[in-house]
Amino acid sequence: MVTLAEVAQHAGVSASTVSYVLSGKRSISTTTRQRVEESIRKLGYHPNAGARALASSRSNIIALMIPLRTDMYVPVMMEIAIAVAAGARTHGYDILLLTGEEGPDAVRRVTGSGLADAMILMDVELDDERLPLLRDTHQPSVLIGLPASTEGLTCVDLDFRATGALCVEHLAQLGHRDIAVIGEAAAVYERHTGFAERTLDGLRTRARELGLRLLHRPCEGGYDAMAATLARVFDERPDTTGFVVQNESAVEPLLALLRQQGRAVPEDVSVVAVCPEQVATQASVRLTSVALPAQEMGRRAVEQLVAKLDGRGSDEVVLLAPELTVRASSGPAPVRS
Amino acid sequence: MVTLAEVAQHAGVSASTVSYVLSGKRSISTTTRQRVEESIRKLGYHPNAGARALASSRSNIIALMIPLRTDMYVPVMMEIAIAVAAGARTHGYDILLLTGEEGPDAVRRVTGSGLADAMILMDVELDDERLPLLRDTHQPSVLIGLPASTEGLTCVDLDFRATGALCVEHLAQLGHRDIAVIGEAAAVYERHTGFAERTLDGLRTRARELGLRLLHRPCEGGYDAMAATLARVFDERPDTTGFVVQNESAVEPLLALLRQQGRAVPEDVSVVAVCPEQVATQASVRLTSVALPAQEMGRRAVEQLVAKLDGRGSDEVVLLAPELTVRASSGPAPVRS
DNA sequence: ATAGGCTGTCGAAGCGCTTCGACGGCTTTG
DNA sequence: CAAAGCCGTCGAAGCGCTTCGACAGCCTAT
Repeated sequence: MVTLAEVAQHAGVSASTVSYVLSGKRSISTTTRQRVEESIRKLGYHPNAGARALASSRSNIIALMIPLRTDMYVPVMMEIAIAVAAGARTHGYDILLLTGEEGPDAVRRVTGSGLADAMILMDVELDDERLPLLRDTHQPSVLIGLPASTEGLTCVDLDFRATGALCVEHLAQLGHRDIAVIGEAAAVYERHTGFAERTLDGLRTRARELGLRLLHRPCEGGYDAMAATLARVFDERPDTTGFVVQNESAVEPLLALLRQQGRAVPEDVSVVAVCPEQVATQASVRLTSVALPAQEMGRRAVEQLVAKLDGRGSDEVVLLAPELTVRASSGPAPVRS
Repeated sequence: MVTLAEVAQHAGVSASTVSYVLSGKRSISTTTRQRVEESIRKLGYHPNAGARALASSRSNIIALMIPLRTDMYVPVMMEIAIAVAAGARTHGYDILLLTGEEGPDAVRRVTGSGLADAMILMDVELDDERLPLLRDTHQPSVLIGLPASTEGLTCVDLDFRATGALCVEHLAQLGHRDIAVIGEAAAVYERHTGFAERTLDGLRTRARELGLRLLHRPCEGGYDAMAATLARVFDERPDTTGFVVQNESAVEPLLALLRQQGRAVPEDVSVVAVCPEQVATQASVRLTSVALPAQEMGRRAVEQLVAKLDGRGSDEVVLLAPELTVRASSGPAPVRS
C-alpha cells in the first residue's frame, strides 16, 4: 500500500505539501504540483480512507436508508437509489446502503461512529420514528418523502397533492363524473406513508371542488385482488367511467379485466396512472400518466444534502411539480344513455 | 463525540482494556467487562469508524457494485441488493453502494483506499473488464453471475444451464415438440451476459437431446416488441405450442397477445417463465416457472465473502439448483389435427 | 518451596492523514 | 530603503483506535 509519505519522498517534498496538492487548501507552485502529481500517478497512490476520515472528521460518505418492505413499487426505489449513488459520486461522496431493518438504531450507529457525514432517508412515514433522532443529533439529512411535520427537516418529494388534483382535473375536463381511485395496498395507508395519503387528499379535494364523485379503494395489486376490487367498484358505482391508479402492480390487471369485461379503454372507461414512465409506455394500452420522477428526486436529494454539508443551503421542502402526459388510455367520457 | 479514552476513564480502566472488551481478543474479568459495558452504555459510546479502520486496516465494509443499466429486470437486482445488505449486517459489515458507471476505476479506488474490505459484483459479463483487476489485486470478492473463466474467482449464481434444461424437459414431458424461447433484449446478448447465454445453451442442448425444435428470439419487452416477436414466431413455426420466457417484462404482454389471438393457455399453448416468484403468482395466468432465487443468491454471496475474509472458504463456484414450480400456464400439448 | 505458566491489565507505539503555526524568500508600498 | 505583506513549503501535533510486549499476581506441578 502506497502512503502519502512515500509519495512525498518520491517527489522530494514534505508530506504536508502532498496533502495540500491533494486538497488544494493552500497554494502550491505549479512545478511542485506537477512533480507531486507525477509521483502520485507513478506510484499509483490512493489516499487511505480511514486515515483521512480520522484526521479530517469527514468520511465523504452519505448513508442511504432504503425500505426493506416490498409492498411498494420497487423499481422506483431502485431508480432513486441509483440516481443518488451516481449524484453523490459527482460530488465526491460514496453511498453507504442501509436497509430499513435496523430502524432508528442505524441512525444512531452511523451518526455515532462517524461512518457517514450525512443521511438520505427513503420511504418516510408521516410520523417516522427516525425523525426525532435526526432533529436531535443535527445529523445533516434529507428525506425523500414528506413526514407530518417538516419542522427542521429538508425534504424532497413529488407534490402528490398536486398530482392527485391533476389527475382529477384531467378526467373532469374529459367529462367524467364518477371516478374510482385504485390505491396502494391497505398496509401502505395503515403505515401512514405520506405520499399515499397526500395523493388521496389531492384527489378528494379537487373532486369536491369540481363536483365529482370519487370512490377510493386500496388494492394489493395482482389479478385476483384487482378483480375483487373492480367488482366492488362497479357494484357500488355502476356509472364509474374514470380510473386513477396509484398502485403500479394493479395497472396491468385492471386493463386486462376491463378488456375482459368488454369495457373499452378509452372509449368506455378512461385510466390515468401515477407511475414511472416505463410502466406507462410499456403497458398494453399506452397510459395517460403522471410520472414518478425518480431520478430527479434522487438527484435533488443529493444536491440539497451536499449544499448543507458545504454550509450553503438550508432546511427546505422541495416539492417537484407533477406533469401529466396524455396518452392512449384517457378520452372523453361516453355519453350517458 | 464520546471516545474510547473517555469510556476508559469513566470505567477506571485503561484504553486498551476497553478495546479488548469490545473486540474480545483478550480475556477480561467479568467484573471489569461489566463495568466497561456499563460505561459504554451510559456514555452512549460508538467506536469511530475511521480510527478503527486506520488502526486495524479493516473497514468492515463490503462494496456492492450494481449495474447501472435498466435493461434487465430491476426488482431482482433490488432484492439481491437488499439481501446482501441485510446479510452483511448480520456479520457486522456495512454495504458501500457502487454503480457500474465508474467501471474498473471503482475497483481500483476502493481497493486502493481501503474503503472496503471486499467486493461483491453483480451483473458480471462473460468477459468482464473488472475481472483482471480483481485477480491481480487479490481483492477478496464474490461475483453474482458467472464470467467466461472462473479461474481464481468465487461466484454465486443460479444454474441457468440447468434452468434451461429443466424448462425444456417440462414441456417435453407434456408432449410439446415445437418450443419458442422469448429471450432477453438483444442488448443483453450482445453484452455477453453469462446468464442469458447459459440459459440458452441449456435450452438448446436439452432440446437437441430430446429431439425438440427450438426457436430463440430476443425480445425487448413491452407490448409492441412482444407483438412483433410473436408474429414472427408463429410465422416461422406455426406449430409452436410451448413458450419459455426469460424476459419478465415480456411475460404479461405475451399472455395478453395469446389471449387476444384466441390461443388459450394452457389448453392450446403452454408457457414456462424464468422469473421471480412474485411475477409468476401475480400474472394474469399463474405461471409455471423457475424462480430466480434473489434472496438466496444475495445471502450466499455474503456468506462466501465473509468466509473468505475470515480465512475460511476458498475460490469456489456456487451454482444454485433451479426449481420448477408447475402452475396454471402449462399443460399437455394439444393433439395435432 | 520454587520454577513455570496462566490471567488480566496497562503503557506505548503506531496506523496515514490533515492542519496549524512558523519561516525563508519575494514582492509591494509609503 | 525599511516595513509590511504574500507565497510556497515544512515540521510537528494529533485524530481515536488496535495491538504488542511487559508485568504483577496467582495457580499449578515438581
